[in-house]
Amino acid sequence: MAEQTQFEELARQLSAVGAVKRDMGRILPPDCPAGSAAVLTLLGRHGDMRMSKLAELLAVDMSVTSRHVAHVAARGWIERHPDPADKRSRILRLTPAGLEQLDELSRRTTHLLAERLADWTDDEVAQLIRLMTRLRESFGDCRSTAFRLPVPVTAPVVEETTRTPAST
Amino acid sequence: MAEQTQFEELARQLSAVGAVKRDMGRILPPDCPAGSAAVLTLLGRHGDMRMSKLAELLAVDMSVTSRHVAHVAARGWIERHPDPADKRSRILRLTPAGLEQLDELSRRTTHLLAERLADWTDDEVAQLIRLMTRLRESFGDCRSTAFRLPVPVTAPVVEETTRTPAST
DNA sequence: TATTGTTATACTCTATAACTATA
DNA sequence: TATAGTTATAGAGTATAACAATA
Repeated sequence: MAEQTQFEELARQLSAVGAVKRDMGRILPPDCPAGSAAVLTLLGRHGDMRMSKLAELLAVDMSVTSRHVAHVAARGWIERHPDPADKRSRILRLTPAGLEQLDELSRRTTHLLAERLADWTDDEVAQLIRLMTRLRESFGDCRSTAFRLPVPVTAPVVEETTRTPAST
Repeated sequence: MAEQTQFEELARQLSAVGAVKRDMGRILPPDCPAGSAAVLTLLGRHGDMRMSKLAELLAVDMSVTSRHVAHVAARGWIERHPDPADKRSRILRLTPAGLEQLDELSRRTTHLLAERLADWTDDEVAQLIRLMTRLRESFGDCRSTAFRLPVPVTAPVVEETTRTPAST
C-alpha cells in the first residue's frame, strides 16, 4: 500500500496526461478523431464483434459507442452486418478501406511516438505499458461504485464576468 | 528506441486511460469538475501565480485556463489580485475556502486510489508516477510540431441515420 | 507593435433518458 | 419483462479567433 502523497501525485499525473493525449490527437487524419481511431484500432486487434462488446472494450456507454461507430461506418471504414443469432444485434467488421485507414493511423502514431520517445529504452516503454495496463485493470472491476460525499464549503456563487482588478 | 508494436500498444493504453480519469472524475465534489480541481491543485502545489503560468502548468490554452479560473473564482476558492508589476496581469491565490476544497479533493482522490490500488506496492506506484512524469516531459518540448499528412482514402461520406440491417 | 487576459463560437467526448425492435 | 442498439439532449473540455487593456 502506498502513501497519501503518492496518491496525490498519481492523481496529478493522471490529470496531466491529457496534454499527451491531445498532442497525439493533433496528428490524426481528417475525419478521424480519437473516438473513431479507437473503434478502428479495437476492431483491428480483436476482430469482428458486436456493439456491446466494443462498448465494453472502449469502456464507454453504448450510446457513445453507437455514435463513434456511426461515424466510421458513414466513411466506409466498417460495415454493420446483421447477427443471424440475434436480430437485435449487429456485427461490426473492418472494410478494406478501414484497414487502410488503420495502417495510416499506425504510421502516424508510431512516427510521433518514435520522435517524442527517441531517448526511451525498449524496457522503459514496456514498463510504462505494463503499469498502465495494470492501472486500468485495477479500475476496471467496480465501475458502478460511484459515491458522493457532502460538500465541505457552502459559499455563494458569484459569476464574475467582467474584470475588476482594483476592486475592494 | 522501442519497436513499432510497442508504440501501437502505448498509444492504445494512452487512449484507454481516459476510463480511469472518468472514474476519478465521478467522485469529485459538486460544482468542482476536473478542470477546477486541477486549478486548485496546481495553486496549492506551486503557490500564487499568474494566468499565463497556470496555463503553462495545465498545458492548455489560456482561454481554457481563463474559463476554469472564472469558475473557481466565482465559488470563492481563489482570488484574482492585480499584479503591481504589470497591470495586464492577475495574480491568482487560494482562499481559505479554496484550501478547504483542496483538502476535500485530496481526501476523495486518496480514498479512491487507496481502494483501487490496494494491491499495489509503494514501489509500483512510484514507478508509474516516474514514467508518466517522464512521458509528459518527453512530449512537453515541441508542442507546436503539428503536421498533417494527406488523407489516404477518399471515400464518400454517407451518414446512415436509420438502421438498415438487411439492405443490399 | 507585442503581450495578457477575456469572450464568443465551434467541435469532440461523454452520460442519461426516452425510444424502437427483438428476445 | 428484459436486452441490443439508436437518438436527443445536456454538460464538460478544448482550440481558434476576435477583442480590450496595457507594455
